[in-house]
Amino acid sequence: MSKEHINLPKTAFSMKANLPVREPGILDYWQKIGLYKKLRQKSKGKKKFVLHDGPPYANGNIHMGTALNKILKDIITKFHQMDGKDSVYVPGWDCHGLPIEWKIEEQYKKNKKNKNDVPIIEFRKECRDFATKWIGIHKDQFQRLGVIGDWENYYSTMSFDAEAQIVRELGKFLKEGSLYRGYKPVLWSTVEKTALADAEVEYMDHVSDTIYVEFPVVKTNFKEIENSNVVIWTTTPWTIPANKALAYNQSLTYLLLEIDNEKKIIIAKDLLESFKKDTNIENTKIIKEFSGKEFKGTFCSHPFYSIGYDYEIPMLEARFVTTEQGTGIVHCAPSHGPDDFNLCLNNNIKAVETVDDDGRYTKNILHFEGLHIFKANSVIIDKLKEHKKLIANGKLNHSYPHSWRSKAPLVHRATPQWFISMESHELRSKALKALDETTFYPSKGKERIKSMIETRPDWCVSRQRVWGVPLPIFTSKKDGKVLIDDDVFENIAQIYEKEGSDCWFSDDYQKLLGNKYKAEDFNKLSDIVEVWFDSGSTHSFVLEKRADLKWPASMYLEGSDQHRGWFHSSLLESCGTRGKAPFESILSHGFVVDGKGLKMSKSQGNVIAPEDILKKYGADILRIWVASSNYAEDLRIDYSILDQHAEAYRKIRNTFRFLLGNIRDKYENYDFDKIDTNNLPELEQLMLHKLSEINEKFYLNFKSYNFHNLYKELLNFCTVDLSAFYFDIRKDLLYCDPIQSKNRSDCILVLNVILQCLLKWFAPILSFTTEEIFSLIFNDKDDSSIHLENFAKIPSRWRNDELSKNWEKIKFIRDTVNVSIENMRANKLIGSSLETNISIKLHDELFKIADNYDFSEICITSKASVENDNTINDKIEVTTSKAEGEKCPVCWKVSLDPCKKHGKIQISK
RNA sequence: GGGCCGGUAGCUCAGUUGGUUAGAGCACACCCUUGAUAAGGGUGGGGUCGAAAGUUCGAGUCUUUCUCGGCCCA
Repeated sequence: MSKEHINLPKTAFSMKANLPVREPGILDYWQKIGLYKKLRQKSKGKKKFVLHDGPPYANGNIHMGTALNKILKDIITKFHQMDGKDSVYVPGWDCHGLPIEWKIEEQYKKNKKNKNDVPIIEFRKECRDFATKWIGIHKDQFQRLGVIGDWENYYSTMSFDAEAQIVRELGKFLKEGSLYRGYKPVLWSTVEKTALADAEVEYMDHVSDTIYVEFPVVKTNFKEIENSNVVIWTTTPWTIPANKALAYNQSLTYLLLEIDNEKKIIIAKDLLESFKKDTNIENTKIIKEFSGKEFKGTFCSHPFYSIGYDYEIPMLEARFVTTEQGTGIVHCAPSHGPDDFNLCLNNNIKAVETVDDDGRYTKNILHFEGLHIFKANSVIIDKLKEHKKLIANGKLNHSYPHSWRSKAPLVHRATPQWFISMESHELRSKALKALDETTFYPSKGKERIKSMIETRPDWCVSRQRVWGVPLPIFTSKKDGKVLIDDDVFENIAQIYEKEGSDCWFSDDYQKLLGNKYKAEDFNKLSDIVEVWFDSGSTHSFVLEKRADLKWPASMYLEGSDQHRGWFHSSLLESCGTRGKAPFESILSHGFVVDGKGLKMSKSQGNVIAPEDILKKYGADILRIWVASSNYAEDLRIDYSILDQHAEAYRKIRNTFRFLLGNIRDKYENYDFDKIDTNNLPELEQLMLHKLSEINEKFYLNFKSYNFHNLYKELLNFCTVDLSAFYFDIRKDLLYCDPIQSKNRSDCILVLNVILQCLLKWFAPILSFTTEEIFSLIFNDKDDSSIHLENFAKIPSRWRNDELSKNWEKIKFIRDTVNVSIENMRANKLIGSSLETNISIKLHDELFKIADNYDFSEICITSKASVENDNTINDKIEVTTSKAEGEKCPVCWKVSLDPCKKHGKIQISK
């Protein structure tokens, strides 16, 4: 049979996508035409949309979480760009901090090099090089995902500009007075005289002294425990002089005991047996059993009350108190334990410096000043005995933190740290107000961050490390006062801008002070700024400093963990220095979990790397996964989920293929406003109506960042409205009618329109595939890109609700016909629907609408009749019969008469 | 352990202020087509809405408890 009489689709757009191979070529193309620059040129002067990039840490390969984050950012950036804005995306990296220091130290370890032998500046250079290397790797990995941005002029927290601006920002806090010196316990090695990070700690067995100590109750609301003694147990007797509070748990049950017929003590009920065993006290009498709640408002006195420790010791409620060991009441020294510190802080008891760098008591410890804490236990125990406050003492072998380098036991020691006050300058209330003015997607994010801001303690911004921006603080040798002078901060900043912050570590720091002050009069602080302050300041050295951006950003977008991270630190930094948030909106997304909803971990073996997906499926499939998932919750991924999306991709790709095939890759750009819709067949009008309807939903979903609904609408349009309906019906017309016929031309027009709309709608998601199609139909323009286009403006007059309503009825009739045909097919009476004739009987209501339509066209049968009959039981009755006669070789309709359209066409020419 | 968030067909998601027999697409099964062909079409099966209790004439939707999972904190 010759196919020359019919117009079969023909296109260069292959069915097979082969994305892993094809996509890199498209990346090269974007590089070649300088797409990012073109975008900026094209949208110069347009309203700006700035999605400010939260900087990932420049270390290690990207994982699914990072890929999700970047793709989501890219999708949103592209949506706004195609919506007619100047949508700028500048990627950035977080570079300072411990993990990189750690990596360099690991390398030293391998090469048997000692960190202390390496000059700080040299060490910092290695850190800088390390971060630079990873930025390069990340850049390639992010671009491979299809992310368009200013990859040439990215920002980093270690750039000289950034380091300089961070100094200026700190200067603002210092000048204002909200940055103050306080004390906070850190893990400290008295041997190396340095603080250690968690990662530098080794846990090893250690024999500690243990003591049971009494604290006399001096004030209480609970009469029964007056004149009794609260008993604590501790493995660090040397911290007793630093005691400031006692902690109990209100959900525990406590006992008031009389021991040895002489004194009353209090311990937790569950610990009575172990207490008796440890102390060898046999003679115990339970006087009273009571709930921990009764302790509220109780105060004790210090065991060393009579030698100057004459302050009240409040009893505080704390959940960390358990009955695992001890007495169920915990001795709290805010200078010597993180739990103690936090509990006391929340109750307005501040930590002070009780032990110096060497491990000796400071002047704040009456009676014991100068004593080394590792020699203090026996002294303290003797003193407790002397004051009759010691019930028992012993030894305990337990796991204890040690320095990984010197193997020396570590202690928690309050060290001078620098804090930004939440209260002194109303930072907390400013931040809360700023949150009220911020739009959150999803909205639940607002409450999450608000409750954190409401309860957080002052912000500790100092770290005893070297890879970071040095805290620009000088203290007077004379009186210890902090030097606060704008000229000095600005001088330091300007030096950093030229040469970076390394110079802070040089011995000669006169240069930093400028001419106003003499270096010999000041001590230079050696702390660096914690990295959250770095990244919290990006708005100041990126958004404010760059002409192509704007402050505040239109949006910050990160994983939901960043409510405590970057969202949080940026908010505080900006509210502290500018009184406002650096963002207008915040979008937070959930975490990537496996197909069962469990978190990915190496040990579980359920990790999927972006690289694996790119190799197997390509970036567009990954982008579909992002777009189709509900980011407000955790996002599940596994290979079966990806397979499903790959399947959907094929459906979309074939929809495009059908469109392209029928226009023969010759796209014609119709002016939508000039299309005479009234002159089109109803089916074509209906499709234009559909486009306008989808367009409306599209914008609704886009404006609320509901991409999974938006994608679903588009996919359903492809499968339900196009593939199974419009295309299926119009195939006959497209293949068999003369090229010049009006109906066929009208259909081709609509196919062009659909192609344009679909291509643009899908472009932010299917960035590669839409570009592939775009380059195919615009092969004459050699530097164009779909990403330089705007969304099509759909004329409101395409909307035709009445027509749509009628066609809902017609589709209902079509469905009923299909059931009838299927019945014939199941009985093996027919195969194709074209082998049938149908006769449709309708009640008035349906008949009024259906009368004027050709149901052989709509239902793809050979003949169809419609008649009005109100006597039938249902409102519709369809009779299907086998079509008799000959099959037209062109349109395949079966009829006894010659084909109405094609008559008797000669089969061979 | 605490705070917050979540659990609707195998999968991705809809389900207005509580109101008929809980929806869509994909996947699956069967059939058709061979003029979108490693495509396309049709029909169909599938859910005790995480579990239990409660409020109500009525609960996927409101309350409580439990359970599983995630994030943050300890």
